[in-house]
Amino acid sequence: MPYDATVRLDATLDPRDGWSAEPCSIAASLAVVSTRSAFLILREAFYGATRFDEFVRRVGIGEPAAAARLRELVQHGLLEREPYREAGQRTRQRYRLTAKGADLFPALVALMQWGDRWREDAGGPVALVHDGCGAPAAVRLRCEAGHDVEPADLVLTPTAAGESLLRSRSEHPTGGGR
Amino acid sequence: MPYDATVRLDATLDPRDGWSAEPCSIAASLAVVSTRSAFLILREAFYGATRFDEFVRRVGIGEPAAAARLRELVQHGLLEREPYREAGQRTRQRYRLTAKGADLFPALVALMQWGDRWREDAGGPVALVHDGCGAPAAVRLRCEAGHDVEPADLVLTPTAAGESLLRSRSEHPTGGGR
DNA sequence: GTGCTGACTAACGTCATCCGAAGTCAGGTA
DNA sequence: TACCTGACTTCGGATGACGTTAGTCAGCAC
Repeated sequence: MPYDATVRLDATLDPRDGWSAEPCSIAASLAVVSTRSAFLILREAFYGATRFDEFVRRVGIGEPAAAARLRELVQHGLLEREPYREAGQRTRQRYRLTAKGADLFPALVALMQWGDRWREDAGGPVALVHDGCGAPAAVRLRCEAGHDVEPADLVLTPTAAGESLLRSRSEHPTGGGR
Repeated sequence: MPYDATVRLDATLDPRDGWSAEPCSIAASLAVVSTRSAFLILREAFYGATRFDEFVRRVGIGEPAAAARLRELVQHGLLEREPYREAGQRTRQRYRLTAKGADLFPALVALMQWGDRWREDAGGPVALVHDGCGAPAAVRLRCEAGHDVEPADLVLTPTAAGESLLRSRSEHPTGGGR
């Protein structure tokens, strides 16, 4: 007997065919980090990689792919290039996470956590532990009042920004897509 | 002035070039939902879509893409096909989230949340609200002892499963010194 | 039977992604 | 000056993700 894992829709959203999810923030995020290599480059950035050849070696991708992905991530403001120089070396560039890039960390952790839980082989090779207390860390879904919530406890409602977007869309139906 | 958004590495992981992140659970997860359309199909599943043409219409993708993605998601156990029949209609298939698929919800929410926060235009059209108390819901990074944590509060450590994986890798180092 | 509809599959072309190999470029070292 | 190295770029080619258009197939309504 399947349980309900879906979210409820607010009354104003209810005829689901009346609005398009095209300006959806999930899609917007995927426009920035659409590819596997972008995710893995961010993973290595969180693990402390900063230099071009570190990304190439540790992610296990080719230099052209790394260059393309790094350029995109810089353009989108997730990483920033910063000149640096080691003793006896010329000035080079390194890549560091911006606040915007760092803020994607929960998404990465959520993917890691899901992989740990559901992959068929042994489980994940590494885990994140809170340095202060030694307890494992994870992402949890909570409301701002502090309750742990499940999908079924949630309602999807339009935001102030969404009100106008959604209304203007429903006037000429058949949501477009890409 | 850049702050530190990186995670610390456990002593046994410290020469970062000594181990490969290849069996990484992030990469394992991306092997299952690598594409934009897979994410968006899951989004619609959480919004309550179950039928083939709902996914096609609401995600805004072509039928072949929808069929391919749905087949993969069923193969990987995130969705399951279930026959159903409406009055005066013949038996059809519908797609429902399994526990494994439902467990990806935090990752979707994390992406949505990041998009809401950082996208350049207005912000997200919709938000998730806790039905019980009316407060907005979000994913947060916490340890099991209940502390909210930031990347800089975390240490990456090998798991029991990882110990052997990582050790066997470090015996024949791949491109260590070059 | 014929038509209709929802759920697909097949064929085709395009664009993105990625690898490998090779080339470029800047600036420090010998 | 010639060489070396890290950080790229360029080129060729394979694979995969999609869109569009055009079918197929099952079964209810007529």
